[in-house]
Amino acid sequence: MDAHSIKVACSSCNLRELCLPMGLSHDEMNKLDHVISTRKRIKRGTALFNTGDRFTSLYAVRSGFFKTCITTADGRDQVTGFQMTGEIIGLDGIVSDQHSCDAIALEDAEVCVMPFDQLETLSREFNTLQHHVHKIMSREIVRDHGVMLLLGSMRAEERLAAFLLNLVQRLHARGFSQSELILRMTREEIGSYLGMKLETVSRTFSKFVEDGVIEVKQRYVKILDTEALKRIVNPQVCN
Amino acid sequence: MDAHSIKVACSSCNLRELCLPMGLSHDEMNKLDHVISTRKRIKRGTALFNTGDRFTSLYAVRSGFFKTCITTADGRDQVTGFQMTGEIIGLDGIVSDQHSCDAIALEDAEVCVMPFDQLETLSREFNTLQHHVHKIMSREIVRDHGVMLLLGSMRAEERLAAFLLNLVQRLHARGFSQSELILRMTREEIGSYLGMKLETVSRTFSKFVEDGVIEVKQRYVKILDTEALKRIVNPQVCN
DNA sequence: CGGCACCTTGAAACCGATCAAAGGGTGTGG
DNA sequence: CCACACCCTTTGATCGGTTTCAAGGTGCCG
Repeated sequence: MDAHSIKVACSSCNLRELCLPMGLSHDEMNKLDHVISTRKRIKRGTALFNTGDRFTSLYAVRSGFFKTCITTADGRDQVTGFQMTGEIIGLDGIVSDQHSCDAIALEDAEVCVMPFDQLETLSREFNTLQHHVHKIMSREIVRDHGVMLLLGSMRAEERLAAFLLNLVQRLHARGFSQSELILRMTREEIGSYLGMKLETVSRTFSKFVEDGVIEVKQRYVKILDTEALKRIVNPQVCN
Repeated sequence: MDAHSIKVACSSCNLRELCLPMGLSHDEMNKLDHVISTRKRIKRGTALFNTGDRFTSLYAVRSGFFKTCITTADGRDQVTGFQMTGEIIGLDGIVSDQHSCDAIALEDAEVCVMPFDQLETLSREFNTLQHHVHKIMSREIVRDHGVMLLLGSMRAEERLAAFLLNLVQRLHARGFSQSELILRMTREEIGSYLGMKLETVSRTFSKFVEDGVIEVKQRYVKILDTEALKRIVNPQVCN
């Protein structure tokens, strides 16, 4: 049991510089360890939670890769985000005590379960933690605004370029390559996130390959010319 | 001075059922009164804050109407939201201690200034307030996801119909008509929010008028057939 | 009353969607 | 271990909705 509790401790987690405990003191982190007492495994293709599920906890991605998506009555759906290691899932549930999206694992995954009432209690004790929770929520809001910009005013090539740059930047922060990545999602899921059809996603990939900007082999993508991608996102930087 | 502090008190504000103090006890509201010690007037067309401004406070709209928008290096911009009475502006600033969007008054407005560090301090004292702040942030996230759905997978008519229904619903919650409204923003601003050009917004309004769904005279809009608008948003509800 | 900002409407161009078909990969069961 | 099935992806051709370009109209404010 003691061994087990060490196993799930933030204080001994190699993600602590990326994840919720970022910036907490030793003391604070030990307290946090008691809040985050359980982990949960989610098999590829299954849900961490579904729309309408009662909200109880936030989840920190320990390993694996998720998408969150909302589905309308008439069957359309929209991927609202992709979450990787160290990122927090479930903030949507706070407002109405139930989740307003589905969180689906795109590969076998493990999350740390953080009962939200306990997190609130501890937040009242430590202003560092409190402020950190606020920052995480604010970060999500700012990210969403960026996606709105992308969906509202970018063309297909710009969207995909922005998407790739964002992915690779987040992966790089986790110690992976700046230029190579494996996509964990299908063309259709990318399309849903970016507001385009899977055929358009595929065509745009092909276009980038023709232009020598990237290399693609199925889910593997290699960025050959980062600057070119940046220029695609921001066409007239020099005006 | 005492008279003045009463004037800006949440406890005597007629918006307290809509705004931040919603659900707080008398005692808690009195404490909150000390946090929200100032109001600020913003003239039509001017900014409450701009991108890059240092973040210090959240703002509750006391009167008037705002838009928030982000602008890219190459001059494109995206309206990320419209805020009316009782709604909170400034959550974007928490994550990086500076604002990541502009907040512009679309008519002469007044806001209550809530220094965020004081709000955090008080939040640590009252879990009702703490949870309420979390809900406000979560609500913004859920709203943003809805906009992503709209931008990512709806056609022009659906977007505008959803927009009108949303506006009128929020106005109704504030005691205004369920069927009539005055738009505080231009066609271009509507278009920016909905990811379409101002001409398309105008054409879509005209289409709705032709179909007898609404009546439009400049900024004045009267909804003649709410059900029809709902059907436009959700085309095949009966399948 | 004149200027200006905003709005409407038309015609043509274009981008991405749709429809269609065929070509890989991968995983499971024989 | 191989084969088949299924899913994912690519590519082509056509279609359609939105944008773009353009011109004219309306209302408001100084």
